[in-house]
Amino acid sequence: MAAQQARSFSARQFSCEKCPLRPLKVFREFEKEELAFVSKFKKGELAVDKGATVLVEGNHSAHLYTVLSGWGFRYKLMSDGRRQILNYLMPGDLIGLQGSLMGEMQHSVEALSPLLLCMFERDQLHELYRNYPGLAYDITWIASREEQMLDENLLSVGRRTALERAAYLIAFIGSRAKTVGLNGKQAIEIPITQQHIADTLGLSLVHTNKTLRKLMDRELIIWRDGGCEILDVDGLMRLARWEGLSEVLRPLV
Amino acid sequence: MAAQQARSFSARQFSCEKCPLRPLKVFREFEKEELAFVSKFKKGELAVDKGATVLVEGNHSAHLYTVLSGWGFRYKLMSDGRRQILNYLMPGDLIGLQGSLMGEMQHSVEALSPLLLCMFERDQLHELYRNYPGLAYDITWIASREEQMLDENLLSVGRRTALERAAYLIAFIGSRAKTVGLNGKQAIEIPITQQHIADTLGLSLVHTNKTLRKLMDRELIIWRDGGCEILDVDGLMRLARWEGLSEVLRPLV
DNA sequence: CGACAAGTTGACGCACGTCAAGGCCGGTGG
DNA sequence: CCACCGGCCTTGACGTGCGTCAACTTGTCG
Repeated sequence: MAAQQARSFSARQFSCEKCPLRPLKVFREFEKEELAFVSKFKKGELAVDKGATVLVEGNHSAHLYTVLSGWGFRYKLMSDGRRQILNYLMPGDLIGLQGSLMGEMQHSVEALSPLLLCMFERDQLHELYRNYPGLAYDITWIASREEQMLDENLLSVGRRTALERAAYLIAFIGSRAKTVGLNGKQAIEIPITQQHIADTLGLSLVHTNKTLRKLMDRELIIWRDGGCEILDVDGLMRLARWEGLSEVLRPLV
Repeated sequence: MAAQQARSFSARQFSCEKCPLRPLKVFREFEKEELAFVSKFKKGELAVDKGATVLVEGNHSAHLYTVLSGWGFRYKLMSDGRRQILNYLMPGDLIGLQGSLMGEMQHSVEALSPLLLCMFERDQLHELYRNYPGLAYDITWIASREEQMLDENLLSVGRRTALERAAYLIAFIGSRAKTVGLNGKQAIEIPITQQHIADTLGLSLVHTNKTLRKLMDRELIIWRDGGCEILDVDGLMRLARWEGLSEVLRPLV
């Protein structure tokens, strides 16, 4: 429970025009004006330590963030401590939209690795909607994509067996990571503990461990020093009966 | 598996200005201009029979709908027939936003009762974003609310026991129904079968039945002729450790 | 050196799933 | 009119997937 709040704020080091993410081919091109506005919209960067909490359920956040680099996750807690991880966050993902729109966060966000965030001010969201309909559309698009991922996660937790669930989750994270170029040197390594997986799948830690072992025995993944490496994405997808991500151009705000 | 496609299209019978939903106090007031645009945006009404399929996973839908009256649900199927119900739809809810934004529907929608829908054309969504930022904001808001509901459902399926899950689900549906004035004569009756509940909770039909019996024995609900009536919402919420819906003004498109 | 976080493994129990049978009811056709 | 059927709910018996408990390992950091 070392829920540190370690953060550090800094002025921008990455200008939006030279955003390291934007060249990725998953992201759609922006108009010059849009880019200029986003650049103005951006108020700075926030560096968050691994394991630190970015946003807390119940709080009102004045900010909206985009992940510039690193991994994180969204989760909810029950009063007796049960935790459900809702989704993972990686570069290009938006954080805190719910809070910005509806006032109060209904989930928390924690960093899985050192996390670098672009910070935006909630108040300017209205200006964005007023003057940049294309960006507004993009934000809705992003919200809709999150919903789509949640749908699939819900299907998984509700209807897949433990083995299928684990296979799905790892294939899912791996696929997402790949689209944003997170493959270290060929293979993708996911900075996650088995406890995280358990809390995502709705399983106990022990049973998660035994399930992952089966995946390892089948040579679909290997687990090593606090992370997971995928050996055979297609095998995982077949096992989980999962079709994969739809490959479409995404907006990046 | 009588997945009929029974629908009937008709010109509008309800003008947006006299929308029976809008007077409800959960919905925020609209500007005159917004209302005028929505009215122009609306292309007619669609009546769907109970049990009929409104939208099918994998299809490209040219339309966007708002529920005017009746109940429905969103769900996903796996290739071997396992079904996961994702959420329920009631008056004021938007249908088909994912399809309109991202091209392809990733879930299906079915009517639980006779359903009356307002129909909008996807192509005009861009115009809406260009000229009515307030409405655009509202649509994002609605998408965000859906995400919030999914978060809670995921927590439920992942981390609550069968009894808690059932209690949560019924309290959740009942609360939502109440905010849109769906209480028949005092009590709320939910037009749903136990199979639906099972497919929502990620449980088997048999175990769902036994779980509901426990709720009945505790006098929290009663089950009758193809529906569920809530006796004690607070009791259900306490049992599920659920805080309830946040009570905020919603937009209605 | 101890302390702690993360992973591993076996033993055992329970909350679920599965199978099977039957009841109730409305609809349909003889 | 009854006979039959299919949808929905109900209940018991039994099996199993997963949870819980507990002990041990390994690596890391002080």
